[in-house]
Amino acid sequence: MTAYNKISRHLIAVDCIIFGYDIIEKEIKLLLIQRRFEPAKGKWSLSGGFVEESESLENAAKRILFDLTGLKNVFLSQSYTYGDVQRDPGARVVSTAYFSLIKIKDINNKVKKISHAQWCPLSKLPELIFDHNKMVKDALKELRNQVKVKPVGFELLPEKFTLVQFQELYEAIYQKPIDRRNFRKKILSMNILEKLEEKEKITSRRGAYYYHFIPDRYKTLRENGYFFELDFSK
Amino acid sequence: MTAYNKISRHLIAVDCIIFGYDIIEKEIKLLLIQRRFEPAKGKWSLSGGFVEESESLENAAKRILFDLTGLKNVFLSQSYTYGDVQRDPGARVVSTAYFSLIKIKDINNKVKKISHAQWCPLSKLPELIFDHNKMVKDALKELRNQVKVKPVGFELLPEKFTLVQFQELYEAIYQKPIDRRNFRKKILSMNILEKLEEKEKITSRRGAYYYHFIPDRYKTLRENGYFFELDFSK
DNA sequence: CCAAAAGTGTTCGAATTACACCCATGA
DNA sequence: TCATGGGTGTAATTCGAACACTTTTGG
Repeated sequence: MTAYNKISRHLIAVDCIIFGYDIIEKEIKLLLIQRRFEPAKGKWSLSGGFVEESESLENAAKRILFDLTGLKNVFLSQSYTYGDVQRDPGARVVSTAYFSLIKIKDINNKVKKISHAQWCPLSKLPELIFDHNKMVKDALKELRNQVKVKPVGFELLPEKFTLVQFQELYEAIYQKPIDRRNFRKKILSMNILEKLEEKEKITSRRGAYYYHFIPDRYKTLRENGYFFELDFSK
Repeated sequence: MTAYNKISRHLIAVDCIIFGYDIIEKEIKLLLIQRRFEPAKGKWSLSGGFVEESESLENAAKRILFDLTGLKNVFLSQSYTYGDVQRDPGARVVSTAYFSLIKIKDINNKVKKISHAQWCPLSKLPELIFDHNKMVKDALKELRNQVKVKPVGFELLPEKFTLVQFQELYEAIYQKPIDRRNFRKKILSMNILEKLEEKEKITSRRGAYYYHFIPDRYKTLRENGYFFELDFSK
């Protein structure tokens, strides 16, 4: 037997900040749910759940994500663990937040069928329960950081997309306009994109070429990061 | 009553990665302890402990740090939460790691009296229990990231220090040589340092001027960050 | 006077930014 | 033919990297 007796045990939750990108409305959206139990029943919140005895934190996050969206193998990244005693008025719950990136289209039909779930634009976030607004804020900061270092766009865009759409995604993430020529120059110089024959002809008469990610190159960059360190190296 | 019944409860630990800088040996060191209980009794580990019913994660970390070092108000930053089921062979324990920066001198005498605690150079880390080596690795990465954005040196250096010493700290953190002129140019341009009249005359005949942090300026930069974003801003 | 460490500027190349006009097409 | 959005290049600037000699002083 171990020395781990008589020690406080705690409820551990995992909350998922689920980001999606709406390519039409050019907005980052968050998948929210309406709580079906007390405390705070009826209020909007992140999708979360308790960690079970024999599952890792990460698996708990995957389970919660799967239960809501039916998706597996989605991008998932731990952001922060919230441990204030009073953060959940119902009980002392420590919660680890994970953020994930998914393509809205992948689950649009499913979400529409779930009456208590809804995509909500970042700009119109309602008040969420507990410290969930803070979680979103922190995760967004984290997302912005990761975007700088990893070619994260892949997770949020459809299979093929135009450079204009790609740029709009970045503008949505940073909430800032970006110079078109500079953006293209930079992105194309990374050699992660391949131009396709096909054009997107919905938004303009002229049409814009579709691109897609080059999987190999994309994976390499994902793993190694693609901006180089800014430090005093020699 | 809430709906929080019948849900698994878990042991939650906090582990502290305590970094110190040895200005003489020019090395980052880690404060390690030798475990006094099973499992893994006698092996080296980070300083950790269980989170109690009515303390926040952060307060748990502060408590653990205080018990070991007697210090309060030290730099403390959450790094990551480790939640694999098997990470601690004794029991299922979820552990949140915090890293802290302290001046070795502040607690040198105290540490010497604690037989089971020891400063260990990063370069000579022994095998630690459980996933503690990974925790150190992650925390070091985090430290390197933070150093880029925050003037963290203050926490690790004595009240007054020379520019050479300041540079040596950065070299120790990055494990890379840095060009002296470029380093000075950059650091001085931040206006966080004030040159003192006094010189350090131990390591050279000529002597090197002491500097110290300008508290106001330092605080501002700590809070706002001092490298500006590298992004597609306009 | 000399060994040893402190201190100091300039040049070069790369990367980022700013900026404006032509192109293709369907209606 | 024209309105709409797509596509393209260049010049100016900034920033980081490389680099070597002079100064000080105790022994």
